[in-house]
Amino acid sequence: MGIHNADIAEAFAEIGDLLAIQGDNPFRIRAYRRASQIVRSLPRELAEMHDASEYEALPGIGADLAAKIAELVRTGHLDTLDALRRKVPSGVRELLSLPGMGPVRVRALANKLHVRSRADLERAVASGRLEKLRGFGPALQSGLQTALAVQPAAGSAKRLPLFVAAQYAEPLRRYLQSIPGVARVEIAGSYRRRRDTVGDLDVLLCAPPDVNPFDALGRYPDLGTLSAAGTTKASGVLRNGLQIDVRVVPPESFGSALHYFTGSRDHAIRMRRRAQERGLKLNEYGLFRGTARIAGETEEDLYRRLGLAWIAPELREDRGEIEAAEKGTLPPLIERADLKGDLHVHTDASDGHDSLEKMAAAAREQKLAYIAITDHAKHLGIVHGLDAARLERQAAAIDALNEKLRDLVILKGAEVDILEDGRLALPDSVLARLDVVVIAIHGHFDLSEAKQTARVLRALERPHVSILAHPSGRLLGEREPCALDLERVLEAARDRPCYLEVNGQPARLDLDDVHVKAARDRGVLLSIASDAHSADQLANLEGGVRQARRGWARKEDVLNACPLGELRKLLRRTRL
DNA sequence: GCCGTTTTCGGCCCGACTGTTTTCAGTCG
Repeated sequence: MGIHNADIAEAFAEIGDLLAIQGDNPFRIRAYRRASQIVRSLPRELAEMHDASEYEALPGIGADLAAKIAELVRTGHLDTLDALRRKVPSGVRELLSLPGMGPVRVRALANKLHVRSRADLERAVASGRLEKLRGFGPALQSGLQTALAVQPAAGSAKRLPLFVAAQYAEPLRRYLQSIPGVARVEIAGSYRRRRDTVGDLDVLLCAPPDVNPFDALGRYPDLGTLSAAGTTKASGVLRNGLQIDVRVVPPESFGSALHYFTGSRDHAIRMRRRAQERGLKLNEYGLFRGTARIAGETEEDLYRRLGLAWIAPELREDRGEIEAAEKGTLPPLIERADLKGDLHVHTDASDGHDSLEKMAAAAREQKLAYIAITDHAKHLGIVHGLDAARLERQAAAIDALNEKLRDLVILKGAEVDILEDGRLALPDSVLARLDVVVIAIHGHFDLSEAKQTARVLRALERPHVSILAHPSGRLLGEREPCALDLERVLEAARDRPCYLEVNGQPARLDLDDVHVKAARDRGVLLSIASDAHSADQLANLEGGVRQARRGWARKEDVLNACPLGELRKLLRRTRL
């Protein structure tokens, strides 16, 4: 209800675009765009902060923008934005998304040819009126014509889930690695930062100056088009539509290039500014004092020469990591080897593919000390869900298997549906006999935020709840997160207590990074889970760990990084 | 519009590539 951070972020982004089209001060424009990004990635809803002075404490938000946030929260709109919209016709802004179209050319179109929409532009191109305009040559015009015909009107740039991008990135990496003379290949960008989605592939090649790998790149079977290729930089599009940008750098620059192309953009900008403050210059070729390169071969050197500890790529989002690196307070991030168990695992008793025995064997191969079998509980809509009697039989089978196993303990659990009204799909008397009760939403994703939040909070009041699984219900590229006030859910989880899952299924990665950090900051422990439905899917734990790392999680923040004895204590604390 | 180890004005990251230029502006990442 009310205004969300995403609305505020969009308002600032729109102001930035409209100011750019008007030819306003570029630094003012940047301030709005930066504020938009900052607001978008905040875990707390600005509308719920009671003291508006808190706005000004945010980096990049000064007195003016704080007042604008307050105005948006109070009134739902913004005078500045309304005024700009009156000056710049709607439809002009979306011209910015066309290739080769920046603020200068968009302004020329609007002012000189009265183009105020994509349709106007199409007509202007067709009638040849663009030719009179300075800066609109034949190449640009034909590019526009293609884009207008092909590109869908809105929301064109589609990001791929990380695991889908990996299916294209890894073969490309192997191909490039095989080119003679290429010493090293790294996929940088958001792929290296392990963001949950990837917009393009930033590929870095290490090769001496006499090697030109772009001929070979042009012959890559999955390549669609190679749109630009200079001596050190090429870009193109794979057949599946994924944009790739390839850069070639010499070994002495590899670290600085890797740093720059790993990003994020904001992190890299902060680093360059930091260099500048010290009388140095940082670019993709190295860190320079005058013309002398003082670092560049490795990232570690670069950070050290700027007075910082090396920062893991997962943290490079300009969310406080540079300050932490300066103070020496970067968190020692959780690693896969820290996980002692997995508390969300299915078998063929419900919708999994493999038997209890096979899942246990796979868990031992993954070097886990314990797993919880959490098959779906029976209720309408869940196929093969377990009722009380079948849970009883599974418990007996687990007891028997535990007798035989020496290095793995199997805990008894269930994944229980949260019904539409917040009740659970199994009675408390049945849940009381389990070691681990995982609860989750599996339907009615489209309730209002008020109803969805009340539903989950009510479920958390039940006496035998250990873990809230995949809290947002999102499926990357398929289903948006449901409207849920995660702030209130986190507070309820902290006070209760119970734990929140970081689901490692590649299409879920739920909680997201921002809410992992919010949970961590509140002291709510995380359960990094595979949600495996087959033996090989226990490997999902790796993806969960990556996601947790992006949210600054240490092993102390993770429930299943505890040894079994400690885990049992923590699980008992959830019994009300 | 933000911000301060160049502190309340005067800066603000940096380079590659393209197209349209006759020396560089604009876009992009």
